[in-house]
Amino acid sequence: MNAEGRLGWQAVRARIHARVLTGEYGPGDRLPRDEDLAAELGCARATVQRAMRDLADAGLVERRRKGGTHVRADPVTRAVLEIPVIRSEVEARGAVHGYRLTRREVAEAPPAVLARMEAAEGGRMLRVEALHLADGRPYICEDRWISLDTVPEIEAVDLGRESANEWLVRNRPYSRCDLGFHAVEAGEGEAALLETREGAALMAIERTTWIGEAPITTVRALARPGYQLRARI
Amino acid sequence: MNAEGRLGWQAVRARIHARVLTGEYGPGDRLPRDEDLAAELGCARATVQRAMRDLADAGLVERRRKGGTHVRADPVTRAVLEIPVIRSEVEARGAVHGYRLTRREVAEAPPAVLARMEAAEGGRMLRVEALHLADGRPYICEDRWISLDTVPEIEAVDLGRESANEWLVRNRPYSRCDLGFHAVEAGEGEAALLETREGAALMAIERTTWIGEAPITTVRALARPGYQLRARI
DNA sequence: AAGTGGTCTAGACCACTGA
DNA sequence: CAGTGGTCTAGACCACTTG
Repeated sequence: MNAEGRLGWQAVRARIHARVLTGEYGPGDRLPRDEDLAAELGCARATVQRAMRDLADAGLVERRRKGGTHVRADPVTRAVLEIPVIRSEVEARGAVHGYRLTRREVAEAPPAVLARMEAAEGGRMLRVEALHLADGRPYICEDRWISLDTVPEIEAVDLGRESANEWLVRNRPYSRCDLGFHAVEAGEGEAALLETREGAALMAIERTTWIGEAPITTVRALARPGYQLRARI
Repeated sequence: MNAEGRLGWQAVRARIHARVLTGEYGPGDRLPRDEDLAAELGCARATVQRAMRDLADAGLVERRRKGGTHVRADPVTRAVLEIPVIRSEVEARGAVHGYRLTRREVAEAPPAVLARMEAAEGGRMLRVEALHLADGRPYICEDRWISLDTVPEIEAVDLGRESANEWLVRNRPYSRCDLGFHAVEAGEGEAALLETREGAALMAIERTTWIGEAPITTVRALARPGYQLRARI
């Protein structure tokens, strides 16, 4: 609350949350209407609304018009994952970021890449492989395909100086992004690039972006052993 | 917008977003005050505020009192990961969920576990190992430590019937949760449990929860090969 | 058809923080 | 200390969805 006894939306959220925690409302139970809660707690309905939206975002309750607000029977953990540009990630660790372009060619995309882009037919694509370094040691290597139909300008960019990652983020915002994370074993080439041994377990991060329906880029990044994604709630 | 030309907050968000995309406001630039935007767009300030909060949540802009709203110089991708209870995850794939308790003992927590819990000294802990199955095949195995100081009741629960995962979610809500994801190679025991070969790359998910300052549980789950985490924006 | 959440408004005051 | 975002209110209307 603020000054005296007036409840802010966070306080309201805490009250409602507490009622769920103590079992006053159990999984599946219906909570009172916003208006009733507002009257009971002595605040405006909009304040209850704000609190409820937060709880719904967090996955604790479900809200439906006319249906009312119910405690989720099946709780989920919702975590916000922040995926920065690699340069920032490296620098945030206090390391010096390095970057090496290891391949650049205009090529035909294989079916797997087209599938990731949800594209039926592949136009011209730019394929880029690059290695990111932290304090001179391999950090992440990426294998990227960029649609030259969607982003023709990139053919003229010097990707040896600025990574495709950063150029795209700065110049080609996306409207949709698909992310996938899984574990893979390092192949021969990847092991060499990352200076690890073949068969080492690596975190693979796949990201595909679109602007409208048009695919921009799809990238498969492999992080050095020991790499962790973290989130906190 | 709704009926005629009145803008809802999503429309306002789209307008502002578009201005950033077209470069009208570049990285680091300051946007007009909410009030000015409201006047310009013909809506209430609260509507602009709603739109702006969304853009800030998405990582596109940064807002500070008195400082104003600025386009983030260093864009991040923010993805919401949903981590359901394993049973739900399996059932959502249309498979039958199975569960086997493979170990249960009261033990002393090793330093690594205490560190994850941010606990200086370890009280009594319950250690539980379990295997989750999807259609009878190994899906995820977990190695869990539960603080009996924080959750004494669990010593009386039959964890052969209900997984600790579910019991805790249902009975012991947390106030804080740390998540970590990384890739590891399967050890001998893990390979046997998951019916894969030693050295296979597995996704490891670590989760630790607290209620207030008191640690509840920490778990390290290993998913079978091929497991993917997905998110979409 | 009616109930409930979602959104909008106009105005007010508060809280933070940069100049 | 003044400017800007954050929140609260009271009331209105809308949109969805369930009985």
